[in-house]
Amino acid sequence: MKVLVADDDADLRELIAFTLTQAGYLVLKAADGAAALRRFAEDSADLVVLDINMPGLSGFQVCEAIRARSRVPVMMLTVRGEEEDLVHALGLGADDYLTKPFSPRTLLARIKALLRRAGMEPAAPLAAGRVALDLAEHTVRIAHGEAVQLTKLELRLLQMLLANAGHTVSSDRLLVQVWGHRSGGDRQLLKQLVHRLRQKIEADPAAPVLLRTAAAGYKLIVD
Amino acid sequence: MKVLVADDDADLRELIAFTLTQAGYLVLKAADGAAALRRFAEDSADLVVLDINMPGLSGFQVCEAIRARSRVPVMMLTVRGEEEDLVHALGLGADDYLTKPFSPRTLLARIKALLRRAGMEPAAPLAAGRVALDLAEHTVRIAHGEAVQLTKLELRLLQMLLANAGHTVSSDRLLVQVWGHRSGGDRQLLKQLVHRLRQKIEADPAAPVLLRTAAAGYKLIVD
DNA sequence: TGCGCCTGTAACCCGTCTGTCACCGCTCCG
DNA sequence: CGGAGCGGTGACAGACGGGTTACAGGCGCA
Repeated sequence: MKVLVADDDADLRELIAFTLTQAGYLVLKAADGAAALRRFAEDSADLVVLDINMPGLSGFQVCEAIRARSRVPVMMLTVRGEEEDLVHALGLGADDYLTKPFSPRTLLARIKALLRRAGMEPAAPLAAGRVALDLAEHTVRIAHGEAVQLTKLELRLLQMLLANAGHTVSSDRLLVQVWGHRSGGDRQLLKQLVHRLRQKIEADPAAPVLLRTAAAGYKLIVD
Repeated sequence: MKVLVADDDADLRELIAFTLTQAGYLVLKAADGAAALRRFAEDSADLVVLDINMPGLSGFQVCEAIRARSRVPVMMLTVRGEEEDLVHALGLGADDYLTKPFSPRTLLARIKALLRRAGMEPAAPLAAGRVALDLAEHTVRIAHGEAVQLTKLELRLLQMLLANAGHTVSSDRLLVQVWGHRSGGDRQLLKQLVHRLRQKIEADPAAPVLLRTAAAGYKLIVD
């Protein structure tokens, strides 16, 4: 779970990074807006924390640029008393905000809430019904069977489906979550990945039971 | 495993000391900052717990003084609502913090996590299965075989893997722990170091049995 | 100063993973 | 009927990452 933290205040940036690292997130840091965009283009991220006041590109501009390419959750940081900023930020597509000063505890709670809404909270169960994921080992175990080795993308896809076990996840959302692609276009990638994953986890890949095709997406059946 | 506890609140100090003693740690106590520094100079310690609010020398000053001489893990104690202090504390090199009030259980968990990160958690002994490390001599002994001389980096890598024996440790984490690198970066270093270590500890370095490649990292097999 | 060893860097091999294409079968609908 | 659209399948080439060899700079030490 990667979180990009952009803030020009080094102390605050390190505090946020520390808090998130402790909580088990992988943290990418950026000291200004331009660096944040570069970092996001290179590595993407599952969530972005943006200070509004940054030299060069402001948090607003960064948020706008990111939104043009991705639906990744964005949390803005603002100083108290400038609530007009929030209207602006939320209008640009930010998902949540915090007013400084805030406690690490609060930050963490809000970030978890955001990720949960996006369906990728790590605390989301790594097992449901007969399917149990092991993120560290990159394996999945079906109904006490043998552990099956998964690739990076297969793991990510299965994690997303598992986080929404029993419910259909749209192809668009899967594309965004697994590849970070903007919506539309690359259905073929998803088709292939589903196919490969089925080869590994389905008893009869031609008649899928676990990973079912649903209207406009896929869903994981866990009973 | 020695822990230095510095807090001017006698009740809290004794509670912490009691908790740690029960858990098997040797506890050194100090009632103020100056005493903490004296104690640390005399006896050193494997971990330091510092209250921020202390008469005379504050926790900040003690932390700074200790950091000037040692990389020992430092945990700061602060009261809720004054989290800005943490920015300062972490900036001075503290490794973790707790906001009062906290439960003994939490304290213990965090202290163990700190020691594990530093690679000296007693629950992660210097020997597991067939692998026994000697930190003082910079050697490792495999299954009662000959002691093998290790370099500084090899020792550090093996120590980290041993502390997580049987479980995959991600490349990112190893890079941070062995080199102190920040995020991502140089896989080549790790590749090389693993290769060199295998030459020393594996019967057949081309077919590693102990130091196995796992998804996104490495793991030590100890049976 | 010259000689080791340790560490970092580059270049190459090779197996796996991933993106892409071509084609199949099915359904929907004019 | 026939074509368009969609999902599933097989094949394949390039990208990627780990393993390996080779070599150069750094550092301690005689």
